[in-house]
Amino acid sequence: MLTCWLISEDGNHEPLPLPHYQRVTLGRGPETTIKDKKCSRHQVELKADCNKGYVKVKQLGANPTFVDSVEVGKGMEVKMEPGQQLHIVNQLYPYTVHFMEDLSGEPPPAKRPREPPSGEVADSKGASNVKVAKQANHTPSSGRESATSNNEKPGIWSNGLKATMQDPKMQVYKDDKVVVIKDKYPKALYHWLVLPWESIPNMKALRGEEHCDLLRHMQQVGQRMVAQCKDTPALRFRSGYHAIPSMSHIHLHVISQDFDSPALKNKKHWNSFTTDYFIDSQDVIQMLEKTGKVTVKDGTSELLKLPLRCHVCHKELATIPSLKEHLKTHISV
DNA sequence: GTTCTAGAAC
DNA sequence: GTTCTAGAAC
Repeated sequence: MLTCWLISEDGNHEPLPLPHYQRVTLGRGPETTIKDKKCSRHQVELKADCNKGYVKVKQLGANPTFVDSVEVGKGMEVKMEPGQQLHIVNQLYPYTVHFMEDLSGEPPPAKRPREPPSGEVADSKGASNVKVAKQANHTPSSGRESATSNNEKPGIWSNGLKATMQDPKMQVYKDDKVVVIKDKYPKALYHWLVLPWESIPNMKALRGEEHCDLLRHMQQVGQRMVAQCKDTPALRFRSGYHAIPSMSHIHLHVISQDFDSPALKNKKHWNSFTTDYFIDSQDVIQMLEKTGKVTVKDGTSELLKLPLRCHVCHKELATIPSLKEHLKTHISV
């Protein structure tokens, strides 16, 4: 898939990544270097569609944002394609969008307003664009000041999924709306995560029909992962959400019910998949359909402290090792 | 989310 | 003595 970059035509700063389907809010602030009071801190919201090759521009601020000569209008959205020019506010701060093959996560060259004084340390290799073999987790959004408005600091562990889902090496399926990755610490023989490209922090942020469709699609993609699994005939699967997830960015767990995994180590792990802490995808969708939102019952976090109980026969076991021994008795060969 | 480890449980 | 958990730190 292509990567989208927002380029300052004034050369005021390095190109900013616009990750596929993620809403990026920009305005007056350090990312743009705009200090103009006419520009709101949340002046525009940009959402790139890297498959269709355009960016939707929504004007959030009161003063006008333009795509070419078209005024967007507060609360309104206008499609912007490569070649068109975005003026963040009035006729100022021109930007263009570029879609390019994601080679190494490096941004395209920034526009230079003028040549730097002299004695610039030139690339000794001249024109040849040598790509140093860098290691894995360099994604478009990492290592650089994020342009997003929320607390999406890449360094924080709870934001790890945001980086992992962007890494092509981790992706086992992707389409317009979602990406599937293998859980980094699988708690069973098969353990996938289905994540929407759109940044939805958690279930509390789910609203209405748009998200309903998205969740139905996520479940469908999960079912497809199960269907293509060679061990599906022998295994049972569940797909659902943790009531109170540790990792930010909403994710659907699709997990086989063998729970045969060295990464399953403690009571919290066990209870998060075998008590009502784990909410079936269909139940979440149903709640969203009926009430327009998703709520979690009080006391749900206490479920993680319940005694260890076999999810098949409900026998109580004292320790994790004894539980693991017990689970072997349920393996059907 | 994981890792590390003190000290409880055995 | 060893096994295992649970809480702090990241």
